[in-house]
Amino acid sequence: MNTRFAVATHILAYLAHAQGQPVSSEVLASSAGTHPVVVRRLMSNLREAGLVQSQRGAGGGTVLARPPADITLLEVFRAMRESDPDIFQVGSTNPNTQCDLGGVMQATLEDMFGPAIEAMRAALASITVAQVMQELAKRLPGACPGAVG
Amino acid sequence: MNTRFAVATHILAYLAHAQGQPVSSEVLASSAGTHPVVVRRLMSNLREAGLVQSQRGAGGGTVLARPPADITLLEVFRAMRESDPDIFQVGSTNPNTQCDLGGVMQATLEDMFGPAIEAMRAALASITVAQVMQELAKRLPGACPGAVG
DNA sequence: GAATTAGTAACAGATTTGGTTACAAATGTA
DNA sequence: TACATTTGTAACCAAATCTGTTACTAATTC
Repeated sequence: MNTRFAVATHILAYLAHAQGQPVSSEVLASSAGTHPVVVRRLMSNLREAGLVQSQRGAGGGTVLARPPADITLLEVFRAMRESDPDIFQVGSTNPNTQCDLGGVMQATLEDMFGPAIEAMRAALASITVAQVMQELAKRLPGACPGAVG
Repeated sequence: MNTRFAVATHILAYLAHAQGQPVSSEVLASSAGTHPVVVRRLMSNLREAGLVQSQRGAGGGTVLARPPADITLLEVFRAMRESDPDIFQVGSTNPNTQCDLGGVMQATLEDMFGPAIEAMRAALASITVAQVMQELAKRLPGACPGAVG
């Protein structure tokens, strides 16, 4: 999952840098050091989340669906976790014993984690893809010719 | 991992309620709805983290090593993740391409996540096992006879 | 010495993940 | 139209991980 998130952010930063020019999954995979199909799988999530748009056929590829300054890392994070209900969904314990401690424990932990989760959400929501791209540009002093890289 | 954390917190809350009386892995496993060996495995981590102490032999079991008000959920969380370096250690991408975007991306993301991680750590550190136990007690109006339960 | 309990290794089954191949569908171009 | 390109997706494999379980040793009490 950490890898998925890193690759997704990598991809979005690349697309932001491409400024509306479609980029193929092959190019993105090469930049991210993975397989094109892996990129397309991730892209499927990002597309459902409304972060990117793709076009098939020759000259096709993927572009950002919204301005990079409007896409937060929280959205990216969520896009990677569609299936899972939430980050800190505490796994259920004690499913079937006499007393319902398992359920109560789960509800209690979820409630007590509320502030922790909210804190992290807020922090993630304060970072945009545009900021990531800028920070990357700062750190890549022309090291990668012609790419974000 | 979510399950491990939930079970660990479950165990610690139980031990806090036991007030220094040793509790066997069998009792804890029964309460948490898992297997005694699973409990002992988790306990191994908690012991290394200095959160509990165990004693073998008849009448043995595990007790809290410190007052429950001094044990934070952040410590529990860390005890469950000894192996992993950190929660949001972003997986490395692009290990070996011409340009070092992978490494730069990883460093960048880690830096940008800093505030998010810190926010969550702070929130977790503000919750103690004693608070969890109290909250549990509130929600279990004698439902579980003689136990936390 | 017997009973009890933790500590730990080892294994099976389920789940997840990443990489890969394969192929259909869509799209641009000659 | 024919062909090349590119996405979308299914299917599969290998590796890793996690949970439950069995089995055994070590320690401790009675």
